[in-house]
Amino acid sequence: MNRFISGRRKMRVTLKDVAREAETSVAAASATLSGKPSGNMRISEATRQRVIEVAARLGYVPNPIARSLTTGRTGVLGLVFPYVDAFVDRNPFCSMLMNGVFTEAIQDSYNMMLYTVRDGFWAGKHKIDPRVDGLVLALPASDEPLLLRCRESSFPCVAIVCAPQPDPVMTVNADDYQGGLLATKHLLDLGHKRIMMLHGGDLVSTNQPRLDGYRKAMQDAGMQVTPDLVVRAGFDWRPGFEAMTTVLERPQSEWPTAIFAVNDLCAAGAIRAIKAKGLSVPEDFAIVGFDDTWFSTTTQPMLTSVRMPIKEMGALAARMLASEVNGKPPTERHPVLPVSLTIRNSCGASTQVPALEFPES
Amino acid sequence: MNRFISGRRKMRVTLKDVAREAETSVAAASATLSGKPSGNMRISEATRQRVIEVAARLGYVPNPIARSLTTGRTGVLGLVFPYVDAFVDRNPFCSMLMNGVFTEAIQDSYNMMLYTVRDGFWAGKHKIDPRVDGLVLALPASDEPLLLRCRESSFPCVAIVCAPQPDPVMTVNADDYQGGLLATKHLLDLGHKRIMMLHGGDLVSTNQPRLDGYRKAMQDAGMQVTPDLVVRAGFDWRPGFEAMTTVLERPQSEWPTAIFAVNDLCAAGAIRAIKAKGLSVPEDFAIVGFDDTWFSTTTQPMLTSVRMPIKEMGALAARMLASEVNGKPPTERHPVLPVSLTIRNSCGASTQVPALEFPES
DNA sequence: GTGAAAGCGCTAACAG
DNA sequence: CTGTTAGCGCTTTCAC
Repeated sequence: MNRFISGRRKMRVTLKDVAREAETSVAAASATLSGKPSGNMRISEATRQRVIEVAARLGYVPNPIARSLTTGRTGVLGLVFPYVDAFVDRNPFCSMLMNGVFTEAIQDSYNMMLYTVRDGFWAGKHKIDPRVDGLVLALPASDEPLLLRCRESSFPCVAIVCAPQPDPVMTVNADDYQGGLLATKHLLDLGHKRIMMLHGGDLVSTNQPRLDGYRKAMQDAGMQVTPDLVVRAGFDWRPGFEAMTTVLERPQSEWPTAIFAVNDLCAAGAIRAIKAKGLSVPEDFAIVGFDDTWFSTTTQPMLTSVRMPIKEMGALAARMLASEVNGKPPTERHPVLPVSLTIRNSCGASTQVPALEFPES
Repeated sequence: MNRFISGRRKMRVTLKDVAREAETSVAAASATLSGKPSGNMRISEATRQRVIEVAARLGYVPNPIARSLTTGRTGVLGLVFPYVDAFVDRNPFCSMLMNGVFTEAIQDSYNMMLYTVRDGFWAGKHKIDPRVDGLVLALPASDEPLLLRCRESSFPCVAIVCAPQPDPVMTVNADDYQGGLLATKHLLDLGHKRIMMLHGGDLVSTNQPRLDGYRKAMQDAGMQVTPDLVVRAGFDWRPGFEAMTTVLERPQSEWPTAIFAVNDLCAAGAIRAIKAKGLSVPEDFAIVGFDDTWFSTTTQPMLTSVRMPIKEMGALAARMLASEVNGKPPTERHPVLPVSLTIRNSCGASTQVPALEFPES
């Protein structure tokens, strides 16, 4: 009997079993079953059939661990996620990104290992895990040790929503600059002059281009961006709330009339602050967010927001990584995906959105 | 030079390198570094130090693949998720569950492999992957082939939000029955008599106990549950919308005055249908949902909902699995976690919720 | 055409 | 107390 217990795991049928049963060599069995007649090795149709039949009969499943040890490939891609609790639970951004990465990875027959990172357990602590062939890094900062480590050792990886990286690191980004431009222009077009930006701080790569886009639009319109118009908030709800609360403590004459928030959660926080003061959106303040996930439809009023193709970005990243790992490096190694503006009710512009909307993703 | 290219991956420092450099045997090096003086093997403090020093100097990192091959253990847990696109993106249930599982797994120094399953690629296609030591199965149905396969081969696994399973499969559930009871009683207490349940269909395990709880509460209150009060909807937004729309096409005299929806998404759909008819909640219909994630706070009005400790359930599942895998089988193999009722504005009951609420998870 | 043999990097027996 | 040896299951030269 060739099934026995080792440790606490039932041993499965091995290639040796198949070879013995099919009265041939392990090598031949391997060659047939892995489909690649390696080297100058050809298998006669007779043994081929026998091996295949026996393998099926015995229920042989190759052991990916053993295979990895010899081939140096695992067929697994890693996804590194730095985001924590509340942020993940509430921001569809994360699940949409994951969704994209996974959908594509499955298509390319890759499995996914997920590395999340939380308080006190940052990516810096992560070593490159040889159990994955490559990594998708959704790290917001471009100086993460893990990212640097990948670069140094030329480990296949693609950084997503992260500042441009030197080769061989690939990147996938949305056109944040254009997004900032679009958002601000929209507010400008509606006649606003004092437009404030609630930004996310310089630890997150996507912040700067959005801010640059904002500045450019303002400048093009001949508006001056005084320091009081650029207020530090963050990419989550609470910092948006707190920053806006602070702004509303200024004399009313110094208030902006419109706000461009660095993302939707931040915008939602700002809206809460505004409501808490007994004021309202869009009557007292117009506000534009960024991301345009279905979250944007849950606020009151629903958010006008810059749309990023999040799921597509995840899928693209996975596809690029799979190509790289398979030795077909993608030609476009730093794609920047286009953004657009979804107009809802938070700016007072006439809406394009049907009254009854089921966000599909 | 012991670093060279094999295939396309830079070979890392191996144990052999360390042993040679430290002038000792591979076995000794292994024993020191893995911390377990295996068998009757003890290492002299001298070589111990030397090995450790050399390992550090060479930047030795053990290869988990090789280790797995010999030990039969991988240090990886798998999470199987059947849910698809829109549902995942919009329902915090999924990310909260993941969050719980991951947080706990990390604490126990396990890595996580994620298997998602989507249209045309069901769990039935999954083989048990020997690269994981155990599986958390978030499969809603109890007859999933993968689940059966685990049971047959005694592969360590815990099914979450799934009907009770025969040993050795472990399960983690919320008290759905009690939830149905609580929700319905709340509506009863508010004076409702015609209470309808929008249920999710019998393909999902949690549906039945919720329905049973509903029936029991009605029965205890002396209300008759006529067939027209039990309407098939689903666990997503659209089926809730469609089912409610159908109900509203009945003569008004046959309308319910209150609704218990099988989950929050379903409830939200129902609310949309009600609004689409020009009616409102809670004035025309009281409605209770199930899950009580922060999603419940995004509807208008905010949902009264049965709270499940979702994240805790995920964490518990991971912890139980880790124990099992480590040879310390948990004594409680089928925990049922308590639920409670969070009262908001969808039933017209006086609310307990602060006006300005930042859901933390 | 085919099979024997040498590893991949590590651990766990077993002698010394 | 230590080192030698034998695999884990698979792929891949390389002789036959």
